[in-house]
Amino acid sequence: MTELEQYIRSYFGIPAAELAKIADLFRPALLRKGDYFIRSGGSCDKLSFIRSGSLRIFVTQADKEVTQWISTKGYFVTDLSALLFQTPCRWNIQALSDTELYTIGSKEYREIGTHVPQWHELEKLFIARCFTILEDRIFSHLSMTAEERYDAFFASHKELFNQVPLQYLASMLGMTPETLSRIRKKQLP
Amino acid sequence: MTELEQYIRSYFGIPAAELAKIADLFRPALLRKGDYFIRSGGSCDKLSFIRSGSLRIFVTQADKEVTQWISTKGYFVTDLSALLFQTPCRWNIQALSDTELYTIGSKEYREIGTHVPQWHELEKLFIARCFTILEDRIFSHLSMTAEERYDAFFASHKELFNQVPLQYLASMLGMTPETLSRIRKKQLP
DNA sequence: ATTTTTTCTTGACATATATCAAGATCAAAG
DNA sequence: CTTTGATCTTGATATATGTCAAGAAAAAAT
Repeated sequence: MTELEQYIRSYFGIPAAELAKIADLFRPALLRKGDYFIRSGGSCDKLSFIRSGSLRIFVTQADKEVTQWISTKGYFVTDLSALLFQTPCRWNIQALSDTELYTIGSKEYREIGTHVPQWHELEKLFIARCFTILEDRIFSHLSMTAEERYDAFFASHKELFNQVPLQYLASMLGMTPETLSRIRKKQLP
Repeated sequence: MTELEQYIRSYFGIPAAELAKIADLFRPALLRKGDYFIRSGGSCDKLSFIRSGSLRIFVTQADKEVTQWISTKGYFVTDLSALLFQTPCRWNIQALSDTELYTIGSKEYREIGTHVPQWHELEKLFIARCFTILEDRIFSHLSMTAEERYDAFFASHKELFNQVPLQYLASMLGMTPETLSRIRKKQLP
């Protein structure tokens, strides 16, 4: 079983027989550091799986950029609403480092449902799980201090902190780089 | 067409023929002010549509309560992850006023897919739309001040402000009741 | 290796928002 | 209507976090 098939199975719980059918629709692709996967306002006609590297999802606002999320190995990446509803992209997505992807175009993506009958249901469950993660994230902003958000995120994503510029992690945690730097200093032994 | 059917159609874009099948699975129910729809840690074996009234979704934490959302007329209400994955409820949901619901049990809910072939796909799209709303909400915490969050929310949910205690709205906007009160005072003509 | 650019840290200071406490309003219950 | 409890407002004060600026460190380019 390929790496991609294993990930798809782990996320969607698809029987082996149908796994291959889906995985075959994906094609390898490469993004160089700094390349854009999609641009805000443009269209999003693809869904990709990250084999290696990292992508930053962000919005440019007035003068400053706000990082919404950082995706790495093992994540799927797309602009969900743009892909499903064929609306303009709401985010920029840019490679923070050279990144290997497996990509499926929106046309083939729409055909998955015809190849694999349970697809829509499995995908529904997948999106619902992502929904739950966002609920938790909102909750973290309603009830935690900057330091608590950092602690919680660091506990589950330690690896990101020596892979990605801290300023972007600060932004996606809802604090300034200076505040993140002070929190980390305070926590040194 | 009943009120419920109209709402289902507007959310899911379901053809009239199948609308009735789905709507028939819902039963009227009533919650009195203060009654719990579900309790954190319990099970969630239902999905309801709010015909009138209002429900508060919240978590009790250490000493304080955090309001995650307030649902009113026209919303569906459930604990999505508890319903789909049969896990314990993550939230409390309590009636803020007498509330009329149309309710479907989890057993009948799971059968919708067999009655209506496109159901899972339509529900996927519905959940994806909710996902997008949560993305925006996270964004509001990453990039806006308390006052800006208030302005944005007030612009789209004015009616809530004379229906629901302000302390709960403050909590779901991520600020204290005092801060909300001061923001509102400042904005008086 | 050296230079240049980007990122990170640190301090001084500013500001938004929280906390605490008291009184004022409003709504529910008798 | 009157009373009781909940909710909202307001002021004084505390605190977390932001802003600005400069230098240090790290990474990228030459």
